[in-house]
Amino acid sequence: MPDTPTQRKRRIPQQSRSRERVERILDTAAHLVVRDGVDQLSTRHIAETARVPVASLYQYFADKDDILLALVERDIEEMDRRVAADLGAVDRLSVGSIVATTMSAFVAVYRQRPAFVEIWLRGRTNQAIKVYGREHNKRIAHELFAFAQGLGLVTSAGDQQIAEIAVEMGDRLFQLAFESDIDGDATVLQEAVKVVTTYLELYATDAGISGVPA
Amino acid sequence: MPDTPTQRKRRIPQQSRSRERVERILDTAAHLVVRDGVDQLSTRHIAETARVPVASLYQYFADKDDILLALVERDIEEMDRRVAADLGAVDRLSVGSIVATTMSAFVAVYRQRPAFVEIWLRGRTNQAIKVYGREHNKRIAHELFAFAQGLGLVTSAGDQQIAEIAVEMGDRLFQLAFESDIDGDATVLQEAVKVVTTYLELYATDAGISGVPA
Amino acid sequence: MPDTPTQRKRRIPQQSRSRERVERILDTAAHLVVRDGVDQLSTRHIAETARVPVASLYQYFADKDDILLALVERDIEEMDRRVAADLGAVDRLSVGSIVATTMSAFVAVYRQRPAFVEIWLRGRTNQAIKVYGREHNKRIAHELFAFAQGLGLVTSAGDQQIAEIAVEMGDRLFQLAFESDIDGDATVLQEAVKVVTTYLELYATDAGISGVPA
Amino acid sequence: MPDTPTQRKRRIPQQSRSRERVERILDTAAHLVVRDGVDQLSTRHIAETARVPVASLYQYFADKDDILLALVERDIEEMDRRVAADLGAVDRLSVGSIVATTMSAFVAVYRQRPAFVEIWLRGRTNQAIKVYGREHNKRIAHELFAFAQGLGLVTSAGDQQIAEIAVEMGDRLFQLAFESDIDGDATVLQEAVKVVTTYLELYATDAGISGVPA
DNA sequence: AATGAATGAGGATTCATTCAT
DNA sequence: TATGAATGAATCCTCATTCAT
Repeated sequence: MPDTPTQRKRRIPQQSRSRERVERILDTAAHLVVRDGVDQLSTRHIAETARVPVASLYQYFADKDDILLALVERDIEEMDRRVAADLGAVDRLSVGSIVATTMSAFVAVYRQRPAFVEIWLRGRTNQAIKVYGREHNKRIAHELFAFAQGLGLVTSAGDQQIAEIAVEMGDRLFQLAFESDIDGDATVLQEAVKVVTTYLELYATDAGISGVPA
Repeated sequence: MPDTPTQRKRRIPQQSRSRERVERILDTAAHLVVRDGVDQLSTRHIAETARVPVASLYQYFADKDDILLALVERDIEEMDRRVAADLGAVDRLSVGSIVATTMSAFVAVYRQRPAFVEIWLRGRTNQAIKVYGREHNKRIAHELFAFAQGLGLVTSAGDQQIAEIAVEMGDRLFQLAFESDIDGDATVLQEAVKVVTTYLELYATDAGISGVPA
Repeated sequence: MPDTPTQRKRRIPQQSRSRERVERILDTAAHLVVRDGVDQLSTRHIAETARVPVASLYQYFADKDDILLALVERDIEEMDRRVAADLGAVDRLSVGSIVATTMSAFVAVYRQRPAFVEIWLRGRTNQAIKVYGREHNKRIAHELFAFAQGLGLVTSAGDQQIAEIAVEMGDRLFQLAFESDIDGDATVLQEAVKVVTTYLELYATDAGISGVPA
Repeated sequence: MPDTPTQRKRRIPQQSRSRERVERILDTAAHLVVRDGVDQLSTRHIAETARVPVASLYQYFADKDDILLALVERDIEEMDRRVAADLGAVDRLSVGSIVATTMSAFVAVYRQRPAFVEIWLRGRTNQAIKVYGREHNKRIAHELFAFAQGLGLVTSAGDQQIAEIAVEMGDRLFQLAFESDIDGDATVLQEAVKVVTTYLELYATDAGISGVPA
């Protein structure tokens, strides 16, 4: 990994006129990523397809990676919102129900957004995306861990890193499930939930196993 | 998976004189992969660094992928041998001991061969390697499953696909462990064994849990 | 003919600044074609000779063929204009005078443009040029046939394909005449007119033979 | 045409063992030419397909062109034999019957030997073949002209060059006819005979028109 | 006579990015 | 802010031929 950590430098467009263009660029990029894969994505392709001059891309985005990143951010936010919402609707909170709910929220978003699957699960080649992904996984882990701990579901043996491993594990299993099936291989998804649950229950209190009312 | 399965067509050099050159090319490629990553590997880089004309690369290898593949094959074979040897030395065979032994054999080889880590765990961007990797994982899964089943360690609920998922899971967890630590993050590795074991024990007989004499 | 018909995709430069460069590129290409033949023409040669980066060629032309095609188009247009003009100046229109006028218009342009001879008559190896040539021949045939038919010079036995054959025949005879003589072998040219005329008169009405006032 | 006229330097194999190999090489080359076209023919392809080391090709042939030439020579000889035979079988010799007989002998051979069509009619790119072709056409013209003149079929206006033009004309029309139809476009072939005959009859005596007993 | 090995030269095309306007 | 134009650097791969053995 010879690259120095990418320093973000995106110029955020202020004008409302540009907003439309930015959206069109992102939509186009998403479309192309789904059609051709991340590796085939090029600035020229995006520009031509979006009917925007190549040079203009650099008005709105620092570089090519930045476009991918913007794309990912859109979907990540949606995913986080959905997880929060779905967890809020759970009756009985246990390690099992938290895992199941969270993971199925992820799956729902993946199924809804093929471009996200392509970039996030299949094409995480890009350094910037990789870093972003790692950070996001950490944040998710942190939040869920704090949440579960607050409810007394976790034993003293459980710690932050266990949570991170669980999240990363889920992430990798999603990659596996969606690798060649755009809706995610059903068996793999099912087993994924099982394995993450079984693993985390090693660090669960009795309450963590049986659950507490929400 | 739109690509037709790559048909191998490597021309294997017979003469001992060329053997040296082939080795030099492979060593160079390994070096470059470690230094710059798989994606940065180019025929030109290899040729220049190995002080060999680009055209000569094509004497020994069908194409660029073939070089990577050759690199991987060297190490995969070593890994498979090591797994077989280590399993042969186990006293008491259980799902747990099989998993632990196999995984630590993998880790031992990874630690010994940084280029392999780079290509196999970090650089599985390359289509050819991906395909090769998937096939290898399947083969490993098949063999270990047959082995465990033969010993009566597996219940009727366990099947081939469960084994494949477990292997893929281990594979992904190795990717995670070695992602930013060339020796593999210790905690992650430890938890990886735990999680795979815990998962597979869901499909283990009593003998699978307690073990049988080798 | 396994190739799908080439879809043109030339990017036409708008600015006057680039006009000069495009002209220089085309002139260079013409020069090289005359000096080395069509088969020896390479993007690198053109770029180096025109002192233009190779990448810039692709600003103005879709690919190598496109350069050749552009070269040819310049001259084809000139040729077509000349044919029209010369035919317009003929007093008495007969199969013979139409053939003679048309063919000598062609010859005049060939003599003026050695690069055209090289590409069009000698270098019709190139698939793109071949296709373009065939289409042009068809168009010429179609127009001249309609013209002659409108004047009542053609019997009912004459049809489109006869005209096409005649044009192709003339074309091949030009190839022959200019094969090793940049001005066209005089005897061959003379006989070419004779042979095409004699052939077409097989399908001529009396008026076609004796002619009608223009 | 920058190349200096190719100096022949073929090494003719003496051993009978080599004969077989030479034949196999030629047959392979013919096969490949038909399948892929002249431009795609490469020494490596030939060698691999014929299961002969590339270097060995240079035992039997001076260079790549030489292979093509050898291929052509085989078929040219056959063609010449056939023309002679067919002309010998004609009852009444006239310009018309000579042209018709000769041309249909050519067509018969072309139809029998697709590789010949590919090289000779479609792929006459190669300088060596071009030169060889021109010489062959001249020889044919010379022989047929002498033949017809000896029979008193030709007026004093007819000369050697007329004959050459007629042959070349026929040659080009064959190219046209076989360009996209491996059996030769029927109409074009028919018209080709007509046009060559009509042309040559311009230089025929009365006997040349009506014919003389063989 | 036969050949495994080696290679210099060249092929077309793509790409992300910059900059003068 | 917007963009047409420009480009250095790079990509993988093929080919005809030679030569030491």
